Amino acid sequence: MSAVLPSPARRHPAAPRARPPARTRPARQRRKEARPQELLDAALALFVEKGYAATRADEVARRAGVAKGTLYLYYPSKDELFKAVVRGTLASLIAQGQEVVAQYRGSTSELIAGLLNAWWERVGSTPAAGIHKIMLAEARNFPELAQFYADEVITPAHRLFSTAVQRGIERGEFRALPPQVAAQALMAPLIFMALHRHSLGACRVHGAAAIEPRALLQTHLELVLHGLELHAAARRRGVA
Amino acid sequence: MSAVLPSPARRHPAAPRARPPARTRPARQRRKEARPQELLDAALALFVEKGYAATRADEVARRAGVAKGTLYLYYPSKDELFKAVVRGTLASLIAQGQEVVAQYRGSTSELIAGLLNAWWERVGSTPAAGIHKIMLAEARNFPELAQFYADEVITPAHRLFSTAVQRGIERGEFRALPPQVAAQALMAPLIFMALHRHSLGACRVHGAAAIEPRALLQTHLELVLHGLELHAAARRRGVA
Amino acid sequence: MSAVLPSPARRHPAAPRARPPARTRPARQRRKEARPQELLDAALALFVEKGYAATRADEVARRAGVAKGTLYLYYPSKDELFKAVVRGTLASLIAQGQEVVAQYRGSTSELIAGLLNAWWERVGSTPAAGIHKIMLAEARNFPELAQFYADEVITPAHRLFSTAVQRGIERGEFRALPPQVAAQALMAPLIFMALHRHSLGACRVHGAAAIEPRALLQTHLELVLHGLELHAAARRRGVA
Amino acid sequence: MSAVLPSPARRHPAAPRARPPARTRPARQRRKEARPQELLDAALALFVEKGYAATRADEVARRAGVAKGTLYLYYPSKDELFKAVVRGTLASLIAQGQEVVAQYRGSTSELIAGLLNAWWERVGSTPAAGIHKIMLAEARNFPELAQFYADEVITPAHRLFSTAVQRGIERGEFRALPPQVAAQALMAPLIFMALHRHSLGACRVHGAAAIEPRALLQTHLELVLHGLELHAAARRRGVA
DNA sequence: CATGAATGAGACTTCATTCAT
DNA sequence: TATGAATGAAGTCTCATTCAT
Repeated sequence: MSAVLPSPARRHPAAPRARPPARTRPARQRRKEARPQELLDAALALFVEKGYAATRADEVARRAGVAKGTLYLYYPSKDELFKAVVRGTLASLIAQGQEVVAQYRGSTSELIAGLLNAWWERVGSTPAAGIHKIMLAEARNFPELAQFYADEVITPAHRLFSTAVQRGIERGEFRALPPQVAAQALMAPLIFMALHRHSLGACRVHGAAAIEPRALLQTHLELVLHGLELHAAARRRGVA
Repeated sequence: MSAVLPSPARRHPAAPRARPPARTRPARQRRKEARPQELLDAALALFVEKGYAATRADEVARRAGVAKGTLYLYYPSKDELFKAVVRGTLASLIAQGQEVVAQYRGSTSELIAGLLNAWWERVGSTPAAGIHKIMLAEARNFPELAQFYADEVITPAHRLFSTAVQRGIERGEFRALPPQVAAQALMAPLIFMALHRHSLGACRVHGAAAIEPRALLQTHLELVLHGLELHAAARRRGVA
Repeated sequence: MSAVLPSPARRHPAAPRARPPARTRPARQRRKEARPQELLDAALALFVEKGYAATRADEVARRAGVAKGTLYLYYPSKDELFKAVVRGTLASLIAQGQEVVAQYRGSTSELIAGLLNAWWERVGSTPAAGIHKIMLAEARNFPELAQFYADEVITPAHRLFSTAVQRGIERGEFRALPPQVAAQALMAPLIFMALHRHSLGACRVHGAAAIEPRALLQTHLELVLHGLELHAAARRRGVA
Repeated sequence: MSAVLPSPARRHPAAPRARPPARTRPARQRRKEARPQELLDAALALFVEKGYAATRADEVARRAGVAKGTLYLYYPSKDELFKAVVRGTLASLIAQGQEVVAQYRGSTSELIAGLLNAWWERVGSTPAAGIHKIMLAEARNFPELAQFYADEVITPAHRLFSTAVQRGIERGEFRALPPQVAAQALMAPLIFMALHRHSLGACRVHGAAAIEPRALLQTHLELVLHGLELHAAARRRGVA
């Protein structure tokens, strides 16, 4: 049961209702195991496209090829559906990233370049990135959703990148910048770019400056790694 | 800090509402000419807080101290109201920035540092930044608004920063990175930070990593200017 | 704001909605002062006829000659509407009864006969009596409504009749029966009768034994006053 | 106390569910013949607690330990289920009462005291009484159910008590009050009390005047038998 | 016999916009 | 100008009943 929105008023012990007409129905497909993922896919696509509030439950259902009521068989409310989407995309990826950092053996610049590239492959360039747009947009209207997102995504992701920067400093590869802040600086342009792909970039607004993701990613890496590294390291990499 | 743009005159030197009632004219008439701006202020605050779709017309009216119908006397619909808000905040600031770039005489690193600082003072740290959050969030649901925003804000702002980077390259201060892309890299963390102030940062979500704006701004400047500048320039600035 | 049902999920900051077509509407009647009572009348009639849960908000509105939304201009939720109905009927009548008991000067048998007759005139034989049916029926499904009803109706009404019996005992007119229990015995058949008028009695069920209210009331009074009074009093009244 | 009707055999001497699993037959088959009664028990409990409309089919099924579809194998619809519950409880008890009256040999006051006590034992204090609450509440929404209830319960029960009063008058024990009306007066407080046990009494509403059943029953008997009897009879009973 | 996934009408409530005053 | 009562489409969630397995 969700804590995000107050449970919707247990609306009513049922007004007397005429029995629904027993007409012929389309054959029901039995796909119990596939349904939850089909619904999550539909929900992800629509949440990303329209946002949380503007996504209608029965549109999610229809896109997954079921009736409105069926959605509620699997997810008891819209906000639980949203949480399931978040868990199935961002939250699980972050956990993987943490493993990578813990076990990495090479240089920290490579680790960070690898993480950012992987992030772009697996998040930034996929619909998953749209989730962040949603939270940015609607956090204030849905405070409990915001808390959920902070706990399951923001905080762990931030920890992930701080840890990587910290490693660079400890190993004498990076200048001693505050790792928390540097982590933000590392992620910001990527997230920013991902955000745009799912909003203004997705509208074919006439004449808006298009962002070319790979180009920005490379430029960004060049800038910030150059900025982070000690000169010796920079020289070794041959960047400058 | 912000020497680049002149500090703007406060639009409302004193809150008109606080004035003692004057006998000669009823308060309603005295405020008649202030109405449009009062409505825009109320609308800006609410749009930023709740987003476009979730802001209710009569809440805007109430906050401005008028009845719902009155709002419609000044702005014929919710989206015209929104456009008026955008014109009165972002669009006019961008025009000022363009003047500054055109007339600047110092080093490009200083120009850029000045622009970014000014942007933070006048946009990033004010409600105006929230407008960008709105567009990010709702562009796809309101294509006409998105087009308007692209034309009046995104495109000119992008041109502004590209021009500045271009200037640095042409004057031999910066390495020859693609100016369009570098412009994005310059702005991204600031915008990113501003976005957060109006969404997750505004909810007091327990435990979410707080972003300290000035720190990020400094770290960012240090990183990217260090990255942009030719070595000679870097050495001259004494950054690393 | 009501405490009976959890506020209905602040359902949603509004999905983007096409502006409603500006077609010609029927002339709006301006009857602000009359509206609340018109709505209460419609609500009372429907609640009594169908019960609380089965009464649909837009049926109340339609019966009062307004659109669904208008109802919510006056009463913020279905349960507040119900409470307003209760306050406007039962609760105010009970207060009147308390005055009568406090100021009565004649014999207690007469007082009680008067109260029961008045109750029948003002409650039992009017739609107000149907409210009790509703609570009986739906108390367990709407616990906070039940609490409201207990506080505003049941408890004061019970106190009213207990006080009257107590008076009879103190003045030596009645035998010393427990006044709380006797009060129940006094009211029960009347309420019972009133209940039936609004349920089985209202359906024209073929062949069900009809209850003739006045006859039952007289028989009841004869029985219970005869039973309550001391013999001397009974002889004086000449009942036996 | 209840010498009039024989105490009924408990329908379920032991809860079948508690039995240890038998190897020879799967539990499902062993319970097959018990299913209808288990469903009726579950339905009675839920109908009484929530009312007819508010009771959900799959809650009945779940409480009986079967799946939703199974319920429909035994009872083709919700209203047939309800009728089966009524037949299994009230209707059969009334038939027994009619036998008792026909064969009784003692005084009518004793017969009536016995009937009322028995009614309280077997109906008023059991869930069966809740059925009456349901009909009171929902008769108008379900006319077909109301007609069924009138035919199978109301009319026969009313005839039962009228016959008893009539007997008292014919035997010179009672004053010549109209028997139909007196019958109502006899039953009303008991039914009233039973109703409350299943509605407001079942909610633990703070401060509502509690009804103590035995006390009301005794007071009621004292009052109405005193009121019904001729003086000679009253004196003989030594009541007052 | 038994299951339980699926259906979809219908409940309550919100809010952009209109228009009589 | 200014008001605010009125409208009604649209959103989320429930549940009696069916039917493929």
